[in-house]
Amino acid sequence: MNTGNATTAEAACTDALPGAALSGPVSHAVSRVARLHRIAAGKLLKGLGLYPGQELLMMHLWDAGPVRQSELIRTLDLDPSTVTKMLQRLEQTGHVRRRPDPDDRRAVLVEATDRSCELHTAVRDAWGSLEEHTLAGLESDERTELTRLLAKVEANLCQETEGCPERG
Amino acid sequence: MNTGNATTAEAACTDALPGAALSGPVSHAVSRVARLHRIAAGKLLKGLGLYPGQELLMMHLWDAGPVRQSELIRTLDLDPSTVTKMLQRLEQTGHVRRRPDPDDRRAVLVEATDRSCELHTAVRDAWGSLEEHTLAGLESDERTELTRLLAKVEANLCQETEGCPERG
DNA sequence: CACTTTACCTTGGTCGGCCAAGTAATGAGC
DNA sequence: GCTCATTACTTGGCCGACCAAGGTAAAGTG
Repeated sequence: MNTGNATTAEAACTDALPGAALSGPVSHAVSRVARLHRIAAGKLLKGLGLYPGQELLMMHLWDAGPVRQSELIRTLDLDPSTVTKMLQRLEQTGHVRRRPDPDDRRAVLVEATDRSCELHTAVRDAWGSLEEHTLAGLESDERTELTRLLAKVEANLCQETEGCPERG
Repeated sequence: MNTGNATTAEAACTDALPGAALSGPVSHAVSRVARLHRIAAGKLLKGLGLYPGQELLMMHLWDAGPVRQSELIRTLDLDPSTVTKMLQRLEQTGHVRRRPDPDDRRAVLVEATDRSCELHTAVRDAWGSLEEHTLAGLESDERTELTRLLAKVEANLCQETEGCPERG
């Protein structure tokens, strides 16, 4: 549509703003912010030898110690196959060790390697710096409000999506 | 959890909340919300034969008519290779047509096929419904505030990331 | 006009992420 | 004990998204 001719008033209007931003401004913003945020995380993690997404897994491992893969899946709320593949890569890069659970021969126990633990504080710092970068210029009450609103949105999207952890 | 020993006070603390949520609550929320949002979009788009991400490209095509691939790249603010591959798939599924730009033999002109235009309103509706689902239970002023805060965050992340379109 | 730089796009590889389908072990009901 | 459903994880396939590197054509420069 609008195949070149700008006879309609709409044309001039939709010129500046993509149509998606009109149908769903927040949806549009969410995807853009998420992408930029991921890129920013990637840059910070690059020097640490991690890819965005992996740091969340590792952080849980550092905090919780050896856990079953199923718990990782529940906590990170990811598809089982996603976690499997992430762990295969993390194992190959030496960040993670896996061994069979003696109590349940189906299950796999996962733990962070000693070597990876050296990254612990660096990753935490990276996330802190990312958070600061993300929220730069926002007042304290704005940050609180944003957190609150995002939580509400998350709850909305959890609805019916089913499969997200119920948290008190 | 906590490898058995719960000698530190922290241990009890980090039990309920993942460490990532503590180092960066908003960062954590952003990635979670984005993922859930994408899944929700995927479900709505599935019946339309589109994958999440493709709808943004198509919406721009429907609004703007035939455009150069480079303009799509700029507008969507994606990596060129990403757009190339998306277009190859969209072409194969018959949503898009590509032809060389007569004015510039390097460039490629992209346009939505007639068949795809039938999806136009359906996609728009899907996005509207997604937006409503996302923002359910939020008052009008809360929505405004969320939009404003997300825009601020986006601007922050654009900073230094460089490569995002400068919009007035 | 030749030469260099820049712009446009493609290819190949890697990751996170999903779904669908499959294997294997546990647990519940009979 | 035997069947059957559930749980735990893996494999393969696909998509969005990135980067790095390459090829071709246009524009800038001498």
